[in-house]
Amino acid sequence: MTDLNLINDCEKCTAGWQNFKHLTKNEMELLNSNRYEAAFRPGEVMIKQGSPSSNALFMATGFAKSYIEGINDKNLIIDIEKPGNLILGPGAWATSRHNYSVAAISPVQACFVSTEIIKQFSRTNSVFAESLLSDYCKKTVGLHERMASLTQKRMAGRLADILIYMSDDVFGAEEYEMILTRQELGDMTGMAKECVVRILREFEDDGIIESDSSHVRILDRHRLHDTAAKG
Amino acid sequence: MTDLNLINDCEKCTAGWQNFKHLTKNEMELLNSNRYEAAFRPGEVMIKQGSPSSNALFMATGFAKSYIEGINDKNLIIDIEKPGNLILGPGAWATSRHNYSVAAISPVQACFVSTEIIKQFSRTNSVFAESLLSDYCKKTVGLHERMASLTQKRMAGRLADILIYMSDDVFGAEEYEMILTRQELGDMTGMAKECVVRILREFEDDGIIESDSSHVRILDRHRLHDTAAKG
DNA sequence: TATAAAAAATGACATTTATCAATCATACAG
DNA sequence: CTGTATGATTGATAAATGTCATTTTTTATA
Repeated sequence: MTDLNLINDCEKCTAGWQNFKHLTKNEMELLNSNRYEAAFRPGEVMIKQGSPSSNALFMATGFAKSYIEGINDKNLIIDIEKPGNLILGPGAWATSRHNYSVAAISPVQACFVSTEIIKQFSRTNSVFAESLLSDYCKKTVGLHERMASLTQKRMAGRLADILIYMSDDVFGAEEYEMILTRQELGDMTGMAKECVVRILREFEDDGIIESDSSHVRILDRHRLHDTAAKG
Repeated sequence: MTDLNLINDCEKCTAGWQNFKHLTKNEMELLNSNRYEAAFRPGEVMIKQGSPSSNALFMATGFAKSYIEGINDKNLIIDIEKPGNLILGPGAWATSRHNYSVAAISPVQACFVSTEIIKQFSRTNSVFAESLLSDYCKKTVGLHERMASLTQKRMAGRLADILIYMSDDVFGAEEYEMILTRQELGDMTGMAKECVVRILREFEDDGIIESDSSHVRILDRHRLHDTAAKG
């Protein structure tokens, strides 16, 4: 982990996180003067599950995975973090511990921001507080959907869900770099990596996607949605 | 659904929901004069997934299940609601729709409370707002754990988790009425009802629990925890 | 470029879980 | 008390998924 100072001003870089727009000029300055930049290489752990949630992490560039470290060295990836995201899990408001880990997938530039400052903002700025709550709630609604997907769909449906998620929410494109390994796709869908390989192959054989190991292109979005919906 | 007016004052009955204690006298009065009581019989739907989240529901007596209506008529039970709970899902702050349904398990008395009033409180009373956020976050931390359980454990581990949950969080006792049917236990653990039967039988054969169809008693909490931990 | 390491892919097989069909138990209405 | 409906239980079987061993491909590094 190298310490570089490449980002000069929150104003410019934080455009991505909607909630910062509710901060006053003073609050914004406080934020800007209390952040600490860091660069992470792929694979590096940025936040460790169980550690005190004294800092939030703002994603400036790159991609990271948020994952719960479960039993038997199994992980469950709950989110892909992209530029503009503020990473401050619910643990901060519940147990003062991070309840999941975050690791860089690609080279990442990020800023540490004191959790206490965020909490201050939410106490003194009720518009910020409401949109923060709204943010958490949107995530929870998404979590509920993921949970239903994971418990009620078979492998093909679950994997289709994730391919669509990557296309719609992470990259906003029909064609994208598959930044996750097969193992990681398995960690997102609750399946073994071998099964991921097999089902991706099936999708390709059926002409639903085009894919080599590091690249995905959705050819037949309609049938992919169908597969996801049918389970 | 019968309309009775059996509860006279929030002050007494709402003891259960911690957050109401952060309200001022005025706010409490506003709440008390804007609630509408209702009684539900077992099986009745109290809140319907997808409907506008214009009202929250406060549980006075009885038990209910919160569940996501998924695909192929499958449900995923996400919570057991008990007296003292305020039921206002994250949908209220995300899409203004209830994102899950709630149905009575036993006879239930409950009060409808306008969502708008709750939102008002959280705008004007920052202590209330913070504890509300904290509540949602605690639930989310729990959700993450459930998700890991559901994806990484085999049936015995998942069912053990639920038996422990019922004992610790719902009834606070080693021995309790099994208010859920085998089907519903399946809906909580992502397994078929027949499998629930089989595994309960195994637990009983192993001397971990004692159980008839409507009653559970934990005999060997240690081994039950073991089963839950091992997956 | 050569080499090592990591990830992907494949096939055979074992295990887990769901489904189906039937029977049994229980509670409730008449 | 008796029939009926619902839930619980059981056993047989099928389907889904995981594991293991091995090979191939890709990526990273010297």
